[in-house]
Amino acid sequence: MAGWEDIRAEVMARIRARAWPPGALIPGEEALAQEFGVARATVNRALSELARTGVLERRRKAGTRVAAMPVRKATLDIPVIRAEVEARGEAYGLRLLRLEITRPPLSVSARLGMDSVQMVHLRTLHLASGRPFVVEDRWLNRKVLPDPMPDFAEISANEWLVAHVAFTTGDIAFSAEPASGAEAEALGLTEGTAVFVTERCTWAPDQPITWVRLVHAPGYRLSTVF
Amino acid sequence: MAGWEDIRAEVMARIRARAWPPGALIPGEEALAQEFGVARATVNRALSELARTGVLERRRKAGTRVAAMPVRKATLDIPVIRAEVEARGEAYGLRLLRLEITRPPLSVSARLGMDSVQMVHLRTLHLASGRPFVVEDRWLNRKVLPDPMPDFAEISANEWLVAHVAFTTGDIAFSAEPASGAEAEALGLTEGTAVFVTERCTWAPDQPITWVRLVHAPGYRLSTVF
DNA sequence: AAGTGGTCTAGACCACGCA
DNA sequence: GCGTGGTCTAGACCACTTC
Repeated sequence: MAGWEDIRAEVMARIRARAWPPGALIPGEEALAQEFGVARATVNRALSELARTGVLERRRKAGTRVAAMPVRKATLDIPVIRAEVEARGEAYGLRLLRLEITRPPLSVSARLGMDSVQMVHLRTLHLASGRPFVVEDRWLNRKVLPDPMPDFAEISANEWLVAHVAFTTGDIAFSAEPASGAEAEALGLTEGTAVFVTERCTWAPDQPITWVRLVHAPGYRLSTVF
Repeated sequence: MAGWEDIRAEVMARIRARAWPPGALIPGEEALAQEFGVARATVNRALSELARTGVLERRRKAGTRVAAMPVRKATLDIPVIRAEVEARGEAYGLRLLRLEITRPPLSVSARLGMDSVQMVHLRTLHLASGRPFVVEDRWLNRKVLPDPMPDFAEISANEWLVAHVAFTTGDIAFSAEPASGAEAEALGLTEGTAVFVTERCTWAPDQPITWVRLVHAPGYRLSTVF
């Protein structure tokens, strides 16, 4: 009884054994289906999964090749900060440091495509068991917020957004930087300490939603399997 | 003509419109297939994709729910360093700083499950247009290497491995750290500069392959979309 | 026990992208 | 043009999980 996971395993085994070396063209779906005694759809499922993880490269008409210079893919989870803290078994806390309505710096407005418009600016400190965990700098499109605004001292903007604006697209970037004066002060560090920074930009289909910069306390690691 | 992507779009639209609010149970596959006039397999494909990206949560018997506290997923590419440099339009260079056979520190041997065994230790500097790009510290299982060893002054260990050992599993972690003395020297920085660090551990099905730490020059950003 | 999603089949048509 | 992978169908059986 061969399922698609068995087919995938067998294909992987042949690649590892170099029966199908890097760059090689492997047999078509029809041929493999016959060889393994399964339907073509089952082979397709197995090969599609391997293509998604970067092991194979598939193109119509050209066929399926073993990736010569594989770009492996890993999946990252992007949780809400409260969930991340609670998953570590720590108590989550939130402190709103600043709330203002003003024009964002050019770096933010250009990135979101919102020129010369006032936005909501939040600075929030997230705590894990009372200790600083992340300091968040966020710019929000006022059009996505109700009037009056949610109480961001009670619920983080992140959490409010996923519950009320729901399901956006965006991009995310990670870097290492020296902590600025304000960031260091919020996290209780000395200025210039190496900190892990996450920057996210999100859009609804019709309008920009938010730009956010998260500065993590030292020791933070982002990890996953592949 | 409704394909699975159309179904996915329609489901997303209903979630955004809050016809199906966060946490809600949505109709079963059979019901949706009838409503949209497609086969159940088509609905299944659409809902499965949404579950893979964290928008829906599916369990047999329990049904399909809109994620209440969504953990969005992003896919990261893990390219070979040479490809990464060349993708930026820069010339790739490689300098082998050190090659020795010795026992790894406990942090590495424990991580790989290779107690008290000698491993190959490499320190390599990767260059982009002649400038330091990444300094790499790598421990290799000797059993995966041929005798004599490949010339790691000519081909990076990473590149040799993907071409000859091929398709492993592993884990990857990112962090921000102050550059150590040796790392700073290799990259031409002052000690303590904030650097972006990648640590990877990889295994073949039967044995450990390698542990590697990549210290990136300042300004490095890891980014993706979601 | 029963309902739900997960998978498989056999067949079909289609879209893409090489030649 | 034409071969390959991508998708769809209608039906079936199965696995998991809640009841």
